[in-house]
Amino acid sequence: MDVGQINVQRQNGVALWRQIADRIRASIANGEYDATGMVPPEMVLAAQFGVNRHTVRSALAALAQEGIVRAMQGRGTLIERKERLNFPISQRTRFTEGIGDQARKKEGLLLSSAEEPASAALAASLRIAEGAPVIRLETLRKADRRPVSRSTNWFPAGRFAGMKEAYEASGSITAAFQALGLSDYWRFSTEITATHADGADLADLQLSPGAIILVARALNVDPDGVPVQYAVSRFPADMVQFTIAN
Amino acid sequence: MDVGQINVQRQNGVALWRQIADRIRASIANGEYDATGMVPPEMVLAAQFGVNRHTVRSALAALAQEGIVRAMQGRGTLIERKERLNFPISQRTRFTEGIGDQARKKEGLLLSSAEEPASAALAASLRIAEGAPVIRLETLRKADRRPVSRSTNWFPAGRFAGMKEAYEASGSITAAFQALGLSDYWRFSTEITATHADGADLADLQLSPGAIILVARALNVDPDGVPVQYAVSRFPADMVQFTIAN
DNA sequence: AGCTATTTGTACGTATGTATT
DNA sequence: TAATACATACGTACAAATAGC
Repeated sequence: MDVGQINVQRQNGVALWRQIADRIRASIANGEYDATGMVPPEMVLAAQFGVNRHTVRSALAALAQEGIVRAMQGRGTLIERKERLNFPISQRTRFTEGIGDQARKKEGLLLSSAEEPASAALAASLRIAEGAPVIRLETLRKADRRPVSRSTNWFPAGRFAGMKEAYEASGSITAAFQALGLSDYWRFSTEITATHADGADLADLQLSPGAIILVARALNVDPDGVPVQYAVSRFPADMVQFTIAN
Repeated sequence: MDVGQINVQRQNGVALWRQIADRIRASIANGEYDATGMVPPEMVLAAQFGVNRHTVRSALAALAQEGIVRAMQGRGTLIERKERLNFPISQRTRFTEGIGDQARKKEGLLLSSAEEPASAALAASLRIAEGAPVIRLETLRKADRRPVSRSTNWFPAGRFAGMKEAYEASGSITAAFQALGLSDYWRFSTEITATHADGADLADLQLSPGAIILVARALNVDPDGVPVQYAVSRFPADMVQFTIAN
């Protein structure tokens, strides 16, 4: 098969090896190398991208550092991890259930928490008074020990006073709500954007500079339609996708 | 307000000036400079990012090239564009209606078209036989003369033989469907990912290298649930956001 | 076992880009 | 604007490991 040239741009502030690493990572996630379970040989990739073999080696070294591939002398470069996690977005969106059996071990860690007055925008979303107290939880979610999202969650402080302790005990927002007497809730709206990872993302999600993150801003409401949670979640773009089924 | 140091990483495959340009672009999109309508002075930015003023100037030059800011000697650096277009995703998702009054002038251009055999994956989505003929339309959508999405659309060739001409005449998929006797259709599913723009995206969407695009893969069905269109649309991430309302 | 082709690993030299001073 | 230091990218050559014959 003649693959043809794959386009990368020179001298635009993003190193060739990083652009190539991003492309290979995406190809792996898209299952393009599933037939062999291997990345094509370095010389083949170099020809495809129109670069020197060393540049491809730099890209593969970065992917090896991420644990996505493992190079084996004389054999080739083995793919270690390939699947993208899929997050369904619906009225019943829940993080842990959403992952389902796509990962064996699911964790929710509390990075920090605070009580603070609601900003104007947050107050409007949660339908509370501006400046009213809210509880903010910074959480990190992992699937099979790899970080998959970093979230900032706000809850009305009056109604959900014990949120921090309830989340720490269970590692799950759903379980924490139940512990506080809210047995069910609904996803009211979701806003999706994409941006470059910032410093905190890089550290917490174990990404390399220039990485892309998907950002979901979500409002959850109780069965009466009263807002109970506003959350901003950040996902590594090459690890996840969102699906909306109608 | 003391902003403190903003973290950028050196020598990691992404040039400092590009990391800084990405941060400033994101700050503009997030409305952080709305109070003045200006980017902070170069010396302030240099201090915030912990870099030399020359490096900040490189970043601002890139943003000026994109048309996002305009530097004015002696005055400062003016922000030209800041608001994001919002695309609602629902059962009734339609591009032109979705934009609504967020833009005055909406255009749909046909870049190219072809008839080709359906790949295995496409055939499965459209529920037709693998290799059955499909019509592919490459389209570019603009709002107020700025390109906002580049789409690849596939239609079963048997049912929608005149799709190319119908789209060319109207610049709208919805109108083309109506001209071909399909008065209504529904969004069945949407898949959202994010990635770096490739060469074709850069050219068609008038982006600068390194830009992020949001990718939506959508399946539309007729009122009987029969697939009528599969589309892959690519949007500049700093120009648009998606919303899902439940 | 040897031989060869394939593939990754290592080394050196050169040119250019990036960032600071 | 110039000098400096380091990163990036290319070219070439050869070494080491693996697989197939």
